[in-house]
Amino acid sequence: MKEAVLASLRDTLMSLYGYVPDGLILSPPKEESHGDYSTNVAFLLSKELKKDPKDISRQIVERLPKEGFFAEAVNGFVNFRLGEGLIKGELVKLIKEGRGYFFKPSERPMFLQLEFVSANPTGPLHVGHGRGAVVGDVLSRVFERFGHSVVREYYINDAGNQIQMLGLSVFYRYCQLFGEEREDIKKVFEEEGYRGGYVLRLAKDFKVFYGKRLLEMPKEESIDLCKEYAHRRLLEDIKETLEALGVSFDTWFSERSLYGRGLVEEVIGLLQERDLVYEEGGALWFKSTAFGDDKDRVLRKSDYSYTYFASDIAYHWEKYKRGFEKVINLWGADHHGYERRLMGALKALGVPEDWLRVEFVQMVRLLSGGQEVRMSKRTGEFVTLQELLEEVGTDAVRFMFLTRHGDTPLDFDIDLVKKNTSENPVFYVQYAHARIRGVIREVRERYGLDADKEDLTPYAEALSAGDLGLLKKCLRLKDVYEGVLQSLSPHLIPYSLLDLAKDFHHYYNHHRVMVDDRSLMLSRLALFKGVEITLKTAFDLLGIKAPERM
RNA sequence: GGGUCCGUAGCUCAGCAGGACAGAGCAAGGGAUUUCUAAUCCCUAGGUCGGGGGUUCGAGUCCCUCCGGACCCGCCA
Repeated sequence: MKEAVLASLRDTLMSLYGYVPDGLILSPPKEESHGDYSTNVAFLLSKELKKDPKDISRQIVERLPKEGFFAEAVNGFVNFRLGEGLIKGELVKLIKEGRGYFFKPSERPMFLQLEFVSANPTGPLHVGHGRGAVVGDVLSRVFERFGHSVVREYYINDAGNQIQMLGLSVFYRYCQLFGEEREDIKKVFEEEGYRGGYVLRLAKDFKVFYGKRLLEMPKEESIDLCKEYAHRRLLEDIKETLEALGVSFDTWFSERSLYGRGLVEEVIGLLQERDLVYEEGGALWFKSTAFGDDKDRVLRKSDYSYTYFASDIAYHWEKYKRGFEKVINLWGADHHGYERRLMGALKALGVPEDWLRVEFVQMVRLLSGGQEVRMSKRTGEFVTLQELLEEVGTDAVRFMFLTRHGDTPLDFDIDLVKKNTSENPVFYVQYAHARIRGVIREVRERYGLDADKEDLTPYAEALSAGDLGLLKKCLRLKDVYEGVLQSLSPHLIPYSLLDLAKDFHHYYNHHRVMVDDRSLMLSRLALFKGVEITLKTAFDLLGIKAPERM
């Protein structure tokens, strides 16, 4: 539809001026009375041609072959209005092709990876992780619809200090269960340990499995045992929560495996060859300042253990070697300072600059009763993602997480989402679908006509001009999905959906499907079918249910 | 001190790579119910787009600066 207009615009420009200027935009104008699409091309050309944009736009309009659409020159803009025939033809295509209507397979399908969530298995997922999970999941789905091949990966930080601290915390609690205050680890526990209730539960598991035996073993061994069990167990919990959220991963990549395969040493060796590494104060440093970082960063600590940074370089080097054409990382906003040094290291290794793209997901503030619910892993006082899911349901959580651009903080009002009223956008949107299904059920009962099986496409022709506004809202989703892919902004989907639902509810209140005029009824049924397909397609993408009734 | 994001209607926010008179939801006020589900719809009111400068034919959008807010800046991960 848009392509047809764009193509004939390009042809016209070629024949008039011999080229198509850069920055040509063909987009729906804000103001609907200006038509379906509008272009700025006359303004662009006026500079080069040194002519009044109004004259240029008139010249273009004169020359345009207006097949199926109308064009008009207003104030230097060229406005296009799609002909009724063209729009009705799109409804026919939409009904015939179903979901596929919205996604033109990419001419260059990519093999890409999305890495997201990747929360340390040192505690339950919190609400912010959930947001990253949903954004990553929906982005993956959009890429897949367009024919790309996506690997969803979760990076497990199972090496290093945090996991160690988890083991220590569990062991400390375990000892307490036997009435022993371990003075030797008390200080560390109080300063850096994990104190959530889940740590105590894990300790109780140990008491059941091992009895007193851990007390008699060397401390290091006991902590090791705790560490191994605890992080595996927590990872299982994380998987369960993600499943409840409707998010699944293709690969779970272990940080430890990088060491097992010698990749950390390999990558440091490569950086050494490039003379980007030096020793100071017993530690090994990477010259990240050479890549715009504000200070150099440690790769290997003076105790000879490697930093998270070192293994992360190895991790991304491993991804690169796995052959992904593009990698998108979704990170929590607290990592933004980290991007530059990682990018620097990758550049040093000869990885193309646009290979990795990092998108940030900002924090979620939970509100309940107008009060902020604080989240803190250390004190253990927080609402987990699991709890939120149980409280308000998967659909509400997924939808609300997508209503804002990922890189801006989100307020999540628990009370609002629990209300089953129009204030709650999830219900508003789903209700539109339920209403359509209700009509289809009723039509089947009253007229014995099954709109799910009947070919309704011949009746698209009978739609009135007034019906086309709603239809156009459906068709617009096609452009929206392309926009989502381009800007990696899934929040555009809920917005268009709310807009469509609004138009639908309006239509529903002003037009009846079951009327005496049979061809009118069938044409409206065709329109509803189109809206249903559009909603269902979007719901699938967002991972929310398309209810038959509510 | 440095970085990321944000400042648009009373509140929560859209505004896609600059474009035509600044949009939506909620809240407020008024109205619609012999209906295919009122969990809906219609109408009204409400904004010097944080301030200032610049680039441009044109700036909420880009650049600079100032003010205000959130988060971050470890030989943690």
